[in-house]
Amino acid sequence: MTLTNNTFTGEYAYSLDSKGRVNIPAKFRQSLSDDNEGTFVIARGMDSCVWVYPLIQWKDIESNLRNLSSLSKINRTFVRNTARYASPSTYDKQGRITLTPYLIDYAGLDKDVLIVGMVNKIEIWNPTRLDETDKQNLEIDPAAYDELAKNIII
Amino acid sequence: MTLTNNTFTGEYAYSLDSKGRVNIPAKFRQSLSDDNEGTFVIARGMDSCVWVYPLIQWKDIESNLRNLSSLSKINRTFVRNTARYASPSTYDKQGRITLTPYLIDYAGLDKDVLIVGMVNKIEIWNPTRLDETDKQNLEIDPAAYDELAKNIII
DNA sequence: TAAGATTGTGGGTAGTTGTGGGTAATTTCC
DNA sequence: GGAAATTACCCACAACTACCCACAATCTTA
Repeated sequence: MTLTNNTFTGEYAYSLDSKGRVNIPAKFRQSLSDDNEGTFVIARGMDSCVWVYPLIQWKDIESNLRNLSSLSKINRTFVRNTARYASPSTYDKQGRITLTPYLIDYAGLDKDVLIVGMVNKIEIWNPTRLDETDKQNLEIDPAAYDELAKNIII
Repeated sequence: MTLTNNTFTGEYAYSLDSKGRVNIPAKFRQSLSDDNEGTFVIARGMDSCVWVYPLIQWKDIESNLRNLSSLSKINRTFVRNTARYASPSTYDKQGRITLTPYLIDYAGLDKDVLIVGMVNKIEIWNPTRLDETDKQNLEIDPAAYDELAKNIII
């Protein structure tokens, strides 16, 4: 059973091979709608991880970036920081995508990786780093949660 | 796998040879639609880099420039600075374009260059200068940056 | 429970891509 | 008009990437 199209939940312990390939969990691939043509876009996460978008999701981001005029410096910086590390990756017959050396280094990925469903995208973590990040985040300001509560019902 | 036509993402470390030629990454060439006839327009970037546009994208800019009245001084300056250093360049059988001596000098390009996808155009950098520019950009107002991100990343 | 199908992991190979240099054609300058 | 310099086109090699196949572990189904 899968949820809605292009929706990802759950976490999976997979491995990164010597060629920089990681398997996309079968459930995630099944959730990917056909118009993505089996393609994800990998990008630099805002935490110390790799973000993986379904292609059509990324195209949305892309068209927003396209509308930012390069006359403004902040726009140039933003587009550069976003586009620079993004690259499309179609999974192979075995269901794997290839990560770029930069992103493997940025996320500190080793052999064991943790793949996390983030609803509209996927995150790839070094398990140790995710633990550390989790611990730091326990100290989130309760007021911030109250603010969040206004926007979401759980 | 490539993204939408005439869309460029990712970064590539390539080299500039003694004849002033740089390779356009294969992925970028594949993304270039046929009506560009294998031609880019190189121009002076607003940062310390070379901008490379697909021909049809440049034609768009050109027609925008055409609509700027020369009555206004800033318009004259802008049009002059933009048009002055722009020149078309068709890639050869090996996928390389030739840069003009002025632009090589302006961007401080040496043997090692970094090619960056900027969605609707391409940037060619001296890696050292890009690092420096990155550091300077950290001083950009974080609030303004977040505001931008809020409207785009999903 | 057993057989079949699916899924995750590793490695080999052929085709593609990046880089250097050579030669012919074109342009520039005296 | 001819020589020198520049530009455009072509070829060759090395490195890399994408594709393919194989196997083992897991899950599904009868």
